[in-house]
Amino acid sequence: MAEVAEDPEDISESPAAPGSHGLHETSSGPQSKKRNAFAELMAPKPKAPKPDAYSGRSSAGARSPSHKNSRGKTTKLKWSGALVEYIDHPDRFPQQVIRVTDKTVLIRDAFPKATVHLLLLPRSPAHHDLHPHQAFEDRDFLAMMRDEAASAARLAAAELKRKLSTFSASSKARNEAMDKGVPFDQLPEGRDYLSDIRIGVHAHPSMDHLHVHIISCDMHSDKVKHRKHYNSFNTPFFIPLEDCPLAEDDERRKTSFQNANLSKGFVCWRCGQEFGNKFAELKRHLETEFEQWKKE
Amino acid sequence: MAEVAEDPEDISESPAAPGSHGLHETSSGPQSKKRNAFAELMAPKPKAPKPDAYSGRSSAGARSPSHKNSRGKTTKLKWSGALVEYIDHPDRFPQQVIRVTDKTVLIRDAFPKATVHLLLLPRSPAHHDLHPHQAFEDRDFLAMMRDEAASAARLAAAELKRKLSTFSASSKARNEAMDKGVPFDQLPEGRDYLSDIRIGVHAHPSMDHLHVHIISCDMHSDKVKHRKHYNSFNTPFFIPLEDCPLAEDDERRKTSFQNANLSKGFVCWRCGQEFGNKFAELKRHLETEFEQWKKE
DNA sequence: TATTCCGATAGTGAC
DNA sequence: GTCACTATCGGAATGAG
Repeated sequence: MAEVAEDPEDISESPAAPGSHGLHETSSGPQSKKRNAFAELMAPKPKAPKPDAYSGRSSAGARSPSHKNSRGKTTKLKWSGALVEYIDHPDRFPQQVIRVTDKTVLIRDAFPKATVHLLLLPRSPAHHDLHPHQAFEDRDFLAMMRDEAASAARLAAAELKRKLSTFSASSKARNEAMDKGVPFDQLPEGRDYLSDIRIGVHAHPSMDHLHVHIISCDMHSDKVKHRKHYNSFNTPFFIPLEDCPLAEDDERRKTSFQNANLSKGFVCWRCGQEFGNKFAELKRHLETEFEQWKKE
Repeated sequence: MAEVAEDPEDISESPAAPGSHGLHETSSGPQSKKRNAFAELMAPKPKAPKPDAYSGRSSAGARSPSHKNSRGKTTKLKWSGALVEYIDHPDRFPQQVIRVTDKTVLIRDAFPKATVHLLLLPRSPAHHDLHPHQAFEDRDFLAMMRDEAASAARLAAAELKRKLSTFSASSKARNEAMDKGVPFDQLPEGRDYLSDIRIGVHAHPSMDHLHVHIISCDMHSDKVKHRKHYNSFNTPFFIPLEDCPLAEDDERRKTSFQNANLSKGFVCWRCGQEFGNKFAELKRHLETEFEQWKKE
């Protein structure tokens, strides 16, 4: 089991104060002002007054991903292609982008399915349009992504700690011991947040561009609204990065296997309880599990 | 086409003031005070605070049809058997019961599917448990029911007139001519409300006891909430009393025909427009048709 | 082809 | 296996001092 001994970089979610963390490689400058150009595109739509049919335009709805081309015409973007915007223009999304390197961009998932949910995006055009099964056959690329993902997971664990430690019994024990001056090597372990972070890809990603999920295991999110939201992370449809590249004959390559998993009955990630097709019951159960899990 | 030349008995809906119309054969007396015993049973449940699981009892919910037997034990009644209460104890339901004779009880449908919606219930135990197809093979019984239904339809037409005449162009024309002293035989016709009243039974009734619907054609009611609510009155599933008794080989006797009609796409009763399975669109359309129809 | 509540499912639109 | 909205479809309960 890996441990989180150090206290890694903070990735607080507060609105990006200019230069607050200084992790961006690309410059921002005046673009900071129009940072919402795409960020808001994918954000949940604010509750708007019910649109009377044929009434005027809505006031504050989210926009679908579009941009003006060189002649000023508006062009539709495929929704499944949206991630490339983060790859090509990470500076435009200071609130979403956590870290940028030559090779990767690390962002927050716009619709997080758990308490912490990040996406690691490779920037290499030679790889980022490939299906993960194919891209990860490049062992150098895979090694790079594993390193970056491991780093991202430490960030995620730190974020998780920031969000949960006030509830955590084991964190509290360690902190109290520390306050009492207990020598470092005699401190209780404290909570291993990294062990609750999972790294992997979907067997059949819905977004065109290669992305690795770095996600806490709790599935506690109001963005978990459908069967596939849950099952894509809690069945073999979720492929740990460690399993990559998949063997040629791995059943997870088969569409039938993927569909079968996505349509399975629900099983609690923590206690294994089955909920059949009763999504609402699962959701209520996840609430209670979350309350317990927080306190570990 | 039948006409409504006279102004038949009023059947106003206001809470039954004792003796206000004097149509009841059976006495009321002290029972008027406990008249809600069954009336409220079938009434829509008032909005109650969302019941938190395992929270206390709800405050004012409707009750299901039950009664105490001789030993004071509560007995569940089948929901489909509820109409017999009106037949056996019409005096208990002064608000619902419009007219009582030796042979029939005329009531308001507890969940009216149109502006006017009455039910004619035969009291004869020899008939009221039979399927309509069988009961109406007794020609004397059928003749009696037709007479009673025709009378009920005149009441319904009068009720419809009471509700609509303030909107009706043809009623207005007739009234204005009358005010001007136009001779009776030269008055414009006025609106024929009776022609908008339909009399019939369902091909397969859901309630156990024989009942004939006397219903205005508009289907304008917030109690029309489901496909079958609409289609049971607007497909051959609805059998005009004139068609009774059905021939031995009439297709409307076949369950498959009945089911096929109940699951048909929606067709506007007035303009014939089709709405497929889009119930909500049908409902919106019915609103606009009602506005037009009122003004005829 | 009782009503009602709740919830699962299905189709659509997004510039 | 985008999200969010609307609407359709499906089961279960329906009592009670």
